[in-house]
Amino acid sequence: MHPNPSSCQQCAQRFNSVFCKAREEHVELINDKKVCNIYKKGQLLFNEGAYPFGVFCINDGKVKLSHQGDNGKEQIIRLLKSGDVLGYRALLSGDRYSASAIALEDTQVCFIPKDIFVNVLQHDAGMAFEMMKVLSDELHRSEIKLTHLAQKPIRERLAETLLFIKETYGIEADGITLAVKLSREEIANLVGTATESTIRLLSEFKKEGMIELDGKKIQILKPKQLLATANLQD
Amino acid sequence: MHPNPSSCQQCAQRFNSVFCKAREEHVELINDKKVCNIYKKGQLLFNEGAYPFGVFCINDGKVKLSHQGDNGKEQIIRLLKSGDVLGYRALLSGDRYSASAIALEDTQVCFIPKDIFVNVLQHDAGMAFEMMKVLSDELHRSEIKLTHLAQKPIRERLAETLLFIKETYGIEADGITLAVKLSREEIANLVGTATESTIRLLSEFKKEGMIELDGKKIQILKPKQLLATANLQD
DNA sequence: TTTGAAATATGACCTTTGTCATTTTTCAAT
DNA sequence: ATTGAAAAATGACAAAGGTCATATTTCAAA
Repeated sequence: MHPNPSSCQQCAQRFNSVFCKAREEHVELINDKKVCNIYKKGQLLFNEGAYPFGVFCINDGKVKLSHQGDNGKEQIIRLLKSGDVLGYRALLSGDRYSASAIALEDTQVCFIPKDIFVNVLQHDAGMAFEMMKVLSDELHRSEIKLTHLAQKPIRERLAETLLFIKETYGIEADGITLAVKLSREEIANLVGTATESTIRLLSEFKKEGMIELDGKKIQILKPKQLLATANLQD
Repeated sequence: MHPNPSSCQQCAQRFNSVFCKAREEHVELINDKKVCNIYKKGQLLFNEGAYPFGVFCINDGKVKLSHQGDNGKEQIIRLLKSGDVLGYRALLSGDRYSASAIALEDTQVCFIPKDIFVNVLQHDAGMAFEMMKVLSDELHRSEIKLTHLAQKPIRERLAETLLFIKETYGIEADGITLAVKLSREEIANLVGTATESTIRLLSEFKKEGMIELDGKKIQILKPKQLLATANLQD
């Protein structure tokens, strides 16, 4: 992986990102000012409490965004993938970061300085609309998750989370293995439960034949049954 | 309360709303096309699953926004007050409403048709930015609430909710009574717990001298102690 | 290959919270 | 004022899920 990937104009993620509707001249402007970097697995992109100086655009890799709960317990609030932008929430609110971003694997990231990003947003209605759509979609996801957290048992939420991981990061070539390695603790912090409960339920799912476990590898054997277990209405 | 209040240009909420940065000509445009209405307490502004045809701007009153959980249990996800706009999430995502809006008291609401609202957003960068700020702030609030729901006991969440209600709707002339009437069930659906648990804990809070209860009237006697009970870090 | 720390797994137990049943209160309609 | 239904309050109990202790396994560094 090279720290300086292709230009934004040629970027494979361009039409898969919030910049999909941005005008050519603005993409060029961003390309001129962007700074690319590789973050190793476990490395911090930014830390809760810091001031945002721009946004991060994931070119290739995976990142988790998490809050530090009061007792120090991590709550993972988003999973980011190639084409996703992060850091915009704090920037647009005029806040400090309320969450930390950590690479889940070696990840290539481009940094776009605040003034450039804001400037383009101000002069490109298409991109501004796309930004609003991203924000609205995130808000939607967050509110649904909030409701499920308040109302659904852990078993259902874990099943839902496994399907969410599958939807977000996809499946490996074998057609069944989740294309990301997460610890049991991370899965628990995504579900919003204790690590032991997650381990226990994963074992149950395995006993019931819905999944297969092999270290951090998780295989989805019966997606239909998992979906039924998640008990989703919408 | 008259169904047709002052013009948008003269509206008391104008600089207290997402339109605060909108240009004069755009406010005029909105004023020309808006349709105002009074919703009685308990009346539906819009229903989960319906298509949005515009946004609602609260001129005077209080509205709750809630999801219907799978088991039919309500989860209140936002409380709206004068100057707040609602219905934008679905509209900007291009979705149907994912939540229902219900008046908590007799409420004066102006409806702004979709094409006007979108048109102004497209031609008014100031307002578009303000819209992004509103979305970002909501996203922030939602993600914090999500973390607390996953990690904090009900006692702390109830204390936090009472303070949130106070912050949102304020206090009556006596300086201590919450300026909104919510049923125990509604408070429970805001906290994300069973009605009985909420009733029990409110009684505890009363016994401990933090609040006073008189029907639906709730008085905050010791805000400091309530804040300590909420155990907030941020 | 060994080895030791970290991650995973499992059991026992206890706390929190939800559910159900019942009583009491409130409040609006008559 | 009366009354009846809805809301609030309270108790008893059950279930879900968290915590703690203790194996067992994994996996990377030596």
